[in-house]
Amino acid sequence: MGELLSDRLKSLLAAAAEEARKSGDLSYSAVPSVRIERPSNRSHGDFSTNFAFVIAKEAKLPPARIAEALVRRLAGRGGEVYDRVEVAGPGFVNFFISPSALYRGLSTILEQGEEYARFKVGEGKTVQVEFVSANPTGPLTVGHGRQAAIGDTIANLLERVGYAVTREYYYNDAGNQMKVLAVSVKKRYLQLLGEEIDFGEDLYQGEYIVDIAGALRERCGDSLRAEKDLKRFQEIAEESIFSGIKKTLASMGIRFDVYYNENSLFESGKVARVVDLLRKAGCVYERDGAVWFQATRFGRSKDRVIIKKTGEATYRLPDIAYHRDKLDRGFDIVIDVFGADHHGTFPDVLAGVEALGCDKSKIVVLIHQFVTLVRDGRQVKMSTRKAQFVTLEELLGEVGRDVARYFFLMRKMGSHLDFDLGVARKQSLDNPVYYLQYAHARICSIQKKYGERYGLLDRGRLLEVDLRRLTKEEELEIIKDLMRFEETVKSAAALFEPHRLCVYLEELAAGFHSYYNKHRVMIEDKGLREARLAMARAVQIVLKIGLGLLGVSVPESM
RNA sequence: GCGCCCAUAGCUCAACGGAUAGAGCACCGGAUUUCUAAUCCGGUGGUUGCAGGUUCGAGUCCUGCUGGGCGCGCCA
Repeated sequence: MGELLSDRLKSLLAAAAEEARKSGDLSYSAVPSVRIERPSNRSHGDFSTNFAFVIAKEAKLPPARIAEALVRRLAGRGGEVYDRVEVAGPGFVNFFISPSALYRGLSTILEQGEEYARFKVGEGKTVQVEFVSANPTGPLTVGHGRQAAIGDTIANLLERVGYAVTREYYYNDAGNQMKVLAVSVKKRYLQLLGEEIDFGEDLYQGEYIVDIAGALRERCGDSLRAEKDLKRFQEIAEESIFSGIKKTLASMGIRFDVYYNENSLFESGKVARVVDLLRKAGCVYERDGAVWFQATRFGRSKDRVIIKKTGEATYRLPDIAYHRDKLDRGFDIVIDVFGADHHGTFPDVLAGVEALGCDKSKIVVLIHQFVTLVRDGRQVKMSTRKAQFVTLEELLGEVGRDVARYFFLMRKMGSHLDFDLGVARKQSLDNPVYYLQYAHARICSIQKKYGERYGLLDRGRLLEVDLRRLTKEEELEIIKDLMRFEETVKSAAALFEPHRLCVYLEELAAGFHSYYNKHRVMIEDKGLREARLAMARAVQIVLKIGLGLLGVSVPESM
């Protein structure tokens, strides 16, 4: 079980084509990649294929003729899937799914419940998804929020289709930025103790530094006034900031399996090993006292310094070592989720990985564009340097986890995201999150009332319901929408595009809301009543799975 | 100057290279003695930024332009 209708059609089509070839009606050598698609126009059926166009040239026949030959052979043998197949337009073959196939599909949802739309296409292959990876120098920003939602949801989707997923956070708590952090905290601390201290512009300006300094004074009084060792300040700041970051992530419902410290790459000798290997490969040279990596040999426009003349590594070197390590750990797929500001740097890292002879094709880099917060039609300015940025924590406090996650996910990541705080705060149809949750809550309400009035139908009883009573156009449309869920999950996972799920769920919910306003579940006719309850139950299941994948809660009442 | 991303209805956005480009918002007009009106129904709204090209077929692919975002450190 679990075969998608489109897959079933594909094999039926392939068989028909093969038969046509054997009988001499068609001639082609290799079966091209056969595609079964969803026509946008309802009158074009539930599925269609462009097969005829694809082989028209080689077969030396007009597409319409090929389509006819196929339809002749498809006509009699799709009884369990479609009840009509026809040639349309210049050579499309359109399939019309039969009600019995729809009832079977609906029944599958009821049978499998929340295990529906779980696949094994990943075959247990391992995937690592790295995201957020913000260094502990300040609170997470709204931009990190988008990345967090995207990374976590992609991980959810991949798990759903059968991959073993590791969520990983990579961070660097060493180096110059941490020194700047320590100095920033120290100076704020001394200021709080009443000292006249010049706070330079190159230091971290955020209010959170003052907060950390305040907590420090609270705890240690003025005992650190003469503390020379910046380490103390750094440790305290890092601890405070990192626990804040983790708290923010937790309130978004995100847990990482691994926090990977960049420093460990130096300590374990993995960085040194990479330098060795690059040297042996003849991909590095020295100039001006620094060590350069010949990125230009791998299609990059510039060579890059990997070891400064001070002897310190630039960030690229541990990044290369880190990616090599990911591959060494045996992941079949390594996914990096980055913000648009990183688009210029990862190709250097990939070039480095390639220079090491690793298979960089296993690495998938997903770049998401920036988030703009909009309030009252105006852009809310953000800046990590200045004190006025809106943190992810603040945003979550304002709109809540469900809305935040959904808004971050509802647009494809290549687009800039306008996060409209006005809409996000609304609890009405303007807000898609409430729209979806409301559909779920409504069904829960129906079930409750149903139970009170007629007695509950448990799962076993629900499976015995005669679904053939669902004959209304709107009912068949809802079932067809339900049938699209599995392929939506599959494609959202395969393409790493969570927004497809959002688009789908809104369509499903719209169909249900519309149905709800037109037809009633609780009616005299017992058979029809039960069938409608079963259908509502299926919608509820799919909404719950779908929203669950997005990390959005499904309230039973609102 | 070079590189990456983006441009679709007044606004925010959808649309595996497929057929007549779809939603929501906004605007106009309607629906509830009924399982949740946080809902629904109808209407208005388009030369898919511009110019070429590839293709049986282009919003989608290629080239050039225009406009916007982001990068181009021995910062991360």
